[in-house]
Amino acid sequence: MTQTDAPPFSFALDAEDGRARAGRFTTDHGPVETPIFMPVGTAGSVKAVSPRALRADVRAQILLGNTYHLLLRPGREVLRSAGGLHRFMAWDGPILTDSGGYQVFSLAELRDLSEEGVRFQSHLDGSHHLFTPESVVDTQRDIGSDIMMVLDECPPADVSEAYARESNARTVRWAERAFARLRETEPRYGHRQALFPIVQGAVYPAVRRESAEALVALDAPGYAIGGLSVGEAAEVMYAIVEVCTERLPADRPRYLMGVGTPANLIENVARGVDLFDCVMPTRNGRNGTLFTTEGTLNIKNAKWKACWEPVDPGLDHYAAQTFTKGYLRHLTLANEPLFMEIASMQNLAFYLWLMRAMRAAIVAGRFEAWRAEWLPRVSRRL
RNA sequence: GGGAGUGCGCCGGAGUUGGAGAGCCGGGCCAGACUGUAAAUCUGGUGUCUCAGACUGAGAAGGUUCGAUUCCUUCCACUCCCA
Repeated sequence: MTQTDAPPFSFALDAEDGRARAGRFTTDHGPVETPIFMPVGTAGSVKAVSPRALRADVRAQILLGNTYHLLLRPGREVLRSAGGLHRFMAWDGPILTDSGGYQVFSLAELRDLSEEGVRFQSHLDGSHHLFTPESVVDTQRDIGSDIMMVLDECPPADVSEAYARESNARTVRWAERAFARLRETEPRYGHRQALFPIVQGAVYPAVRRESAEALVALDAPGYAIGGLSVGEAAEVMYAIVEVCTERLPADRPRYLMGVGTPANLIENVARGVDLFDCVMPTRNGRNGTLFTTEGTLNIKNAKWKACWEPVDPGLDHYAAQTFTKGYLRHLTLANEPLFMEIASMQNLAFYLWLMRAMRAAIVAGRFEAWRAEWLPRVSRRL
């Protein structure tokens, strides 16, 4: 029987190269080698990709789910009845769940923010729900994610410094309440659950520093950086990430939420980030954008009409080697569901390959050389 | 062979029963967007040109009229009915 009151995991660094780190941590659902990318499986599935393909083809190590979406559907009762999200979705690897903080931002018209929490109207049926730091921990106990996230507010890029400070102060108070709730409650399914707080502060270094310093006092097993890639310039994001990673403890994983493009991943690993998630490989893939080891392309473009080269010869998985660009262009124009599966698999496999390649370069002590070679390559528009 | 009907955009449909169509709705096609997923979605373009503007355009050619996609004549194509 697992000791559910033991620390959920410890993070160990295998190598550092400049600010880039190669590390590992082990959850009760298995190990995660960092830096890593987490495919997004918002509502209990990575859209169009089976768990088996996530393991074998994509080589995913950890997935992301979403508390807001899972709470609305299927709901806490069903999740408890299923024995938690892992069993529900037939994924026995680690899972991290976002708190719904992002939905506070993206569904702004449907919410009402206060100190207590966020009052939300469901985007599905208009029903009213109250999200508090405590209720979000409770829901994630029902979900059974290996890593839970605190409820936060993710403000847009263009907020004033005064608002960013006020908003972040509330997010910090919410984090303190979430950790108090964590200590008052038990995991349901016999495996341990970590809780990560989220650094906010928009594009203001001073607010980011205040945020990081306040959250370090919580002695959390890992820390997230939120509120980026919400419309600010990439250089601004990189500068803010640096401000955050400088102040977060070196012996804890750092998770940059919602990022990003292949270039964003490289640049942020270079700045000391260990975990990423983003809908880009899956959503953009379904919409026709393919990420490959040669660069990024829009498979719908007429120039691929009679191209009989494999999707990505440089990538070692079934779909990349088997299907041609001309065939995939046909599949997407014909609205064939198979396209979504192949495109999602290719993009995720590429993202995971990118992370493994960076890890290997860090371990080998040649990350800068690797970055100089690959950043231009993967940024190319084909 | 006789009769009736219909013809404009890449395709399908609608509309214009004499008063300014580069022009309605679908689809197709061509691009673009998408960063902790209200997204198999969304946006734009799709006659020509010396392209912030202009020109041409309702099967073809003529005619009537101040004015024609609309009315008339001939021709062409297609559809249906009769032989």
